[in-house]
This record gives sequence, C-alpha cells and structure tokens, in this order.
Amino acid sequence: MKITLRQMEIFLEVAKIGHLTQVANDLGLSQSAVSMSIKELECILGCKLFDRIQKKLVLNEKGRAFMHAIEPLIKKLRDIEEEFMSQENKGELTIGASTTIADYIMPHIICEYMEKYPDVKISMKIGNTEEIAKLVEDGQVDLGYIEGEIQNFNLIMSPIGVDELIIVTGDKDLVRKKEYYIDNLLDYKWILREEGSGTRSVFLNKIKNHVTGLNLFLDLRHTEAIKSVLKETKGTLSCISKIAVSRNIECKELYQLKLKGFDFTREFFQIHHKDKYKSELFKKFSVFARYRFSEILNK
Amino acid sequence: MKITLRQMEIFLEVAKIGHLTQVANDLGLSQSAVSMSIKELECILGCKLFDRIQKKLVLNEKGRAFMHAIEPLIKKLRDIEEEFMSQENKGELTIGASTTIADYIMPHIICEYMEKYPDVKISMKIGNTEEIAKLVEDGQVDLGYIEGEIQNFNLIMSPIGVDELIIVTGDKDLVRKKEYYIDNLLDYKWILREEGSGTRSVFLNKIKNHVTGLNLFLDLRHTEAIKSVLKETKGTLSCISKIAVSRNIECKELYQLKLKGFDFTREFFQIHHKDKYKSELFKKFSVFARYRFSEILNK
DNA sequence: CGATTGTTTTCAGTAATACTGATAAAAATA
DNA sequence: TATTTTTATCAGTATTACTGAAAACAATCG
Repeated sequence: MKITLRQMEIFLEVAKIGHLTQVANDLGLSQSAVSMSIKELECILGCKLFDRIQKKLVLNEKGRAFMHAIEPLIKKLRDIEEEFMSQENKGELTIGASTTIADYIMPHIICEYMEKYPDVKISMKIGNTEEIAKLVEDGQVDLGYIEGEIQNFNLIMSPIGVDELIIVTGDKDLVRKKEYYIDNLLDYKWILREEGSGTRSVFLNKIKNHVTGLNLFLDLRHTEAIKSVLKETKGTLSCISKIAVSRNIECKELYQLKLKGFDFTREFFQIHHKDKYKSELFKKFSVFARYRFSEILNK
Repeated sequence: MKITLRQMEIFLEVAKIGHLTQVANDLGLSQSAVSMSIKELECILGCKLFDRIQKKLVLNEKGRAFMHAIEPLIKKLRDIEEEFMSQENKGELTIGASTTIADYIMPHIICEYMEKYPDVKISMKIGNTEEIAKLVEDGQVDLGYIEGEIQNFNLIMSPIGVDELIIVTGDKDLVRKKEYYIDNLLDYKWILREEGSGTRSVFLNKIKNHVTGLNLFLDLRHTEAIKSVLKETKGTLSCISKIAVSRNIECKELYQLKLKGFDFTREFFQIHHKDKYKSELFKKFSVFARYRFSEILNK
C-alpha cells in the first residue's frame, strides 16, 4: 500500500485549515471522503498525524514533521505539472553534430537559441557522421547535423548548406603564385584530419582520380591542431573547411591557395528519425538552425 | 484531471528501461496497464513524452525535461514515506514553557535530548502559565511546563519538581545579619517580575497575609534584568527562583537572605491535553524531561 | 439540564479508475 | 512470407475513491 498524491494534498489542506468540513468544501469533496483519506494516510504510515482536539484536528509531532517534509515537494510537483501543461517552448533538446559543424557552427547557433529561449536546454553530442547517424536512429539525439551523405531509410535528411573545403598554408612563400596545379603541391607536407573524417575523405576522393603520391605528412583529429601546425611549420598544407579558417585568413595567419581544376564543395545535412514526433520545440529549433546555417555559410 | 504518483513512477521506469513489456514485469503489472498509464500521462500533459522508435520508447525533448524535473522529487517523497513508516523516534515536538523554566531549565533538557536523538526537532514557545495552558489546550504545543497550578479539565497536569523562591540581594551590607524578619525588609527597594508572572504571585500571595507596605520599587519582565539591577543598585531586593540565581550566589555576585517564618516553595507541572495521542516520541520526551527536571531541581 | 448545533466517524452503496486478458497492429527477424 | 517481439486498443473486472445517510461526540444555548 502506498501513499498517493491526492492523500498528501488533502492532508496538507487539513493541516493548514484544521477542519475536515471546510477542507471538504474547499476541495469539492464530501466531508466523509476527507475523513477517510486522512484515516487511510495515517493507516499507511502507521501513526497518527493529528490530535483530535476540541472539534479541531491539529497536527501532532509526527504530522508536523510529515508536513514540513512533503509540503515543498508537493508544491514543486504541481508547479512542474502546470509548467508542462502550459505547452511552452520548454524542454531539453539533444542534438548531435559532426566535428567541423560542432566546432565552428553549432556553438553560435546554440548560444543564440538559448538566449532567445532561456527555458530550453540544449546538449550536443559530437561524433563523426556515422556515429551521429546512429545516435539519431536510436533516438539518443533529436536532431543530427552531419557533413556527408548517408544511406538509412529510417532517417530523413535534408541539405542545409554548402561548405567549401580550401587549401591552406601558413607559409608565406607559397602565396606568391596566384594559382597552383595539384601536381606542383604533392610534395609539400600535407596535414589532414584522421581517417574516417568527412573532411579528409572528401578531399582524398576528389583528387584520387587525378593524382597519386600525395606526401601525407601527418594525421590530426582536431582542426585547431592542424591550424597550429600550419602556422608554425614551413611547407605544410592542408585542406579544411573554409569556415574553420576564415578568421585566420582574414588576419593573415593563414593563406588560401587557389587550386586549378578542383572544387572541394560538400553539403551539410540535417537529419532526424522518420518516426520522430515533431514537437513545437523540435520544429522551432530545426527552423532556426537551418536559417542560421545558411547565414553562416554564405557570409 | 491530475497526474498521480503512480503515473510518474511508471513513467520514470519506462524512461529508464525503454520497454513497456519489461517495465510491466518489473512492476508486476500487465503490459497494457503500463501502456495506458503512459498514454494517460501524455494526455494530461498534452504532449508526447516518448518517441516510439524501433520497438523502444525513447524520451523526447519534453520527456527528458519532465524526467529531470520530477525524478528527484519522486525519490524524495518515497524516502520520506519509508522514513515515516519505519516508526523511528522522529518528529517535530513543540513544547511550551513558562518563563523561569524556559530560561533556566528547558534549554539544558532540550539540548541533551536532541543530542541523544538527532532526528527529533524540538521547538519551544515561551509564555506565562496561563498562555502556555492555552497553547496546550488548543493543541498548539504538545507538552507544557508551567510554574503554577491551573484549573482546566481538558488538561492533565502532573507535578515534576519543587522549586524554591529565595530572597536575593546584591548588597553586601545586607548579608551581615544571619536572618531577617519580613518586617525589617519591607522598606528596601523590591524588584519583582511583572504582574501575571507566577514567581511574583507566589511571593505576594505568601506574604500578603502578614504584611502590608512592601516598597515595590520596580517591575521587570526578565529575571536576568532583575539580577543585573540587584548587582548594580544598593538596597535592592528580589524574590526569585533559586535555580535562576544559584550560579550567581556561588560566585558571590548575589547573596541569599534567610527570611524567618516563610517558605516560598512552589511546584512545577508538566501538562498535556487529555485527548492527546501519546506517540513514542511524546512518551520518551516526557519521561526524559521529568527525569532531568528532578535532577536539576535537586542538585 | 436536555435540546441544538457543529463537527467527525462509520458504513453501505456507487462512481471513477486502474488493471487484466485477449486481440489487433506494427515492426523487426528469420 | 511467416514468425517473433513488441506496443496499442478494447471490453470487462477489480480496486479505490467518493457520496449520502446515520451515528457518535463535544460545545453551545436557552
């Protein structure tokens, strides 16, 4: 036998008011219902909570302790109930994003969104495209943002913007030439993201039909790590997302090399599960993210 | 329509496990009961809490937020329930005490008791004998400790110790004589507790048949205030409870004057309402207090 | 003092609800 | 396509919560 919320609410009311009859009226119940409810509660707890003193029920030491223990909890519970029934833009969204997006795009979007809707909590999981797809498929995250196409009929994917990969270096000497042919760059020290990364595979797939013998100098898991190597080591090159380096190019820490005959563009996708129930929160964030994505990528 | 504890518990279990069938087994319910309970909950809140994704129910953004909101509260509630069912010496006792007792006896007793039973909370209300009796009669306090007899057939009073009032002064010159007759003291400056105080009425009642013309110099509401006047002003006298001044007499800040032919003793009483349900807590404290009272008064 | 009022308690009956068991539907697995 | 596994639905049942009337009790009034 367990105590119910109802019993506790009736108890609190009786504790406050002290007259069963009045409580019954207040709660729209018969007086006997209130009496029985209190009796039941005392029975479950195995102790009296009130002393019946001259027509009034007054809390005894146990009842007093019980009231102080449960009152704030019951109030909070009912507040929460109200809150959720009021259907506001409230909730805890989890999204997943692959590395480049997670590093250079999502943080802005999440920040802005949470500023706009302070009641929404957003947490982000990071992984490569496949990992994110898996999370979305299992329902672990509500929305995914990935860098490459995938085949999965449980997932609905929609393109949300075009990203451009560019060749960058920190070596000023390399900037003298206005354009390069890929063959002239093969012997420099190439630094790419690790195997399995979308950025890496796009680059290698595009050039593989044209060249062999790329001098693959180093694999790094983080774009920021690549950038710092580029800055410090002469003769190093990489192919990374334009948005990841635009800042560095602006302030001339890094330089873009024009490559003739290649176009390293790829699409970003938003994905969600086909069975996903689209709450207001979900829809709002989804729309917001798309909009901001296009702004960020086109600037 | 309101959410019940049951629904929330089932919800939390489903949120944790993800399979209705398994939850049904765990909770000893039919699978349909669980299914309906969740449905009902979603209906009351007016929003879906789960996405039905590949045989599993996984929380969506709303459900996640709801879970995080209610989980700690539900756990606490059930803990409290357990706690009260376990019938330990737990509770919030309120006692009332009249001034002298409240100042010089109860604090020790309450301290000791709470040290012994840390789960018991005790609060004390202070008033004169009549006020305390009223509080006990109304059930506002569980136990009363008073300094004088009262007539109230709702209250059960039992003597718990004899207190002696003594004549004290801070004036060394007065100590020379070994004994006084009351008539020789009438002209000194008498300082008594205020009208309505038990201490005052005991003294005045006892002497009123023998003397008139007491030089009533000052009324004060607090014994400590009286004591400090006695110490500072020559020729002042008072009649106060022995226990209130025993310390001061020991260290010779104040002096007791022997008065021939008078015996200012009075009894302390413990009172409680006749309809009071005597919980373990009540009984234990009551016994403890009696015991300590006699110790303190007889030392 | 008995009658009256205002209250709580008790109890039988009823309304509401929570749950069951069977069956249908949906999805994954073979 | 059949089989298995799971959830959803529904009608019926068991349980619980509540009502209304009567009984019990205490305070108040004439």
